[in-house]
Amino acid sequence: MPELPEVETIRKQLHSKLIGKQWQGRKIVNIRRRAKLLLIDFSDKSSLVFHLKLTGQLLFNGVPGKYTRAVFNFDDGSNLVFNDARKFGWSKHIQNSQAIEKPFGIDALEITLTELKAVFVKKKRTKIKTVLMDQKQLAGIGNIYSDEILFSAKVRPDRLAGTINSQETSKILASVKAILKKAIERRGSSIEYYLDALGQKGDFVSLHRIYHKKQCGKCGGRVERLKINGRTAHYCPKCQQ
DNA sequence: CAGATCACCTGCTTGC
DNA sequence: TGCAAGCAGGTGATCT
Repeated sequence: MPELPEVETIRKQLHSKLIGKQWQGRKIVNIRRRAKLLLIDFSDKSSLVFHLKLTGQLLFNGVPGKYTRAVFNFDDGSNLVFNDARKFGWSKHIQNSQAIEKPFGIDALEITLTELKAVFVKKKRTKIKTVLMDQKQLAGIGNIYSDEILFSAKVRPDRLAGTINSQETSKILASVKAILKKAIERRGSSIEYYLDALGQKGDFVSLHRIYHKKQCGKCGGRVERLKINGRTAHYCPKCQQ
């Protein structure tokens, strides 16, 4: 599930709830996101790190259930429940988060036009959807948002990055920022499992225009599917070139 | 080396 | 209805 907007939503909510609480004698001083990782930083410089993969949930004051993998209890009686139906997600407590944060590229919300152009040059022989989802190049975008971004920018997902011209690169960059920001405002996309840290579904699915759609959100034409890098890409052959 | 494919695990949907 | 196959928000290992 969670891509950048979902993890960012959880980060913001946990930031407002957890700062100052104690866990195993350590005080929580910050809640951060790096790519799709969520990091809880403690006063002793250690960090509790989560990756929610496809079906992970992090619930503040949640009630443990069938899919609960871990419960973190705080000094004041509150908790954080980690659920994950498919068990792909993980959490670990580490002494220094530097190494775990290192492999990722520039955050998709922060990347500049110059930096995005450089990524497309470096990965010119790779399909554009794969490049957008490559966490080492730019961090945070997954299958849902890459489809929505490329639809908004009117670019077919199977184009090679090297064929994307300057004007299209600018449109892709604008779409990255606009769609991710809008999705954060709507607290992410709840397809099946995703819930925010307060147990609420995200609203952004109602604004999806191509992902998991049968009809194009612009022209009403039939949405086509392709397998790209093992993932299902959705696109409109009329609106995307 | 880079890009494509498989494997991880479980549950829901689809089609015979 | 029953059951097998297909599909799912991610990513690291293994192939070609």
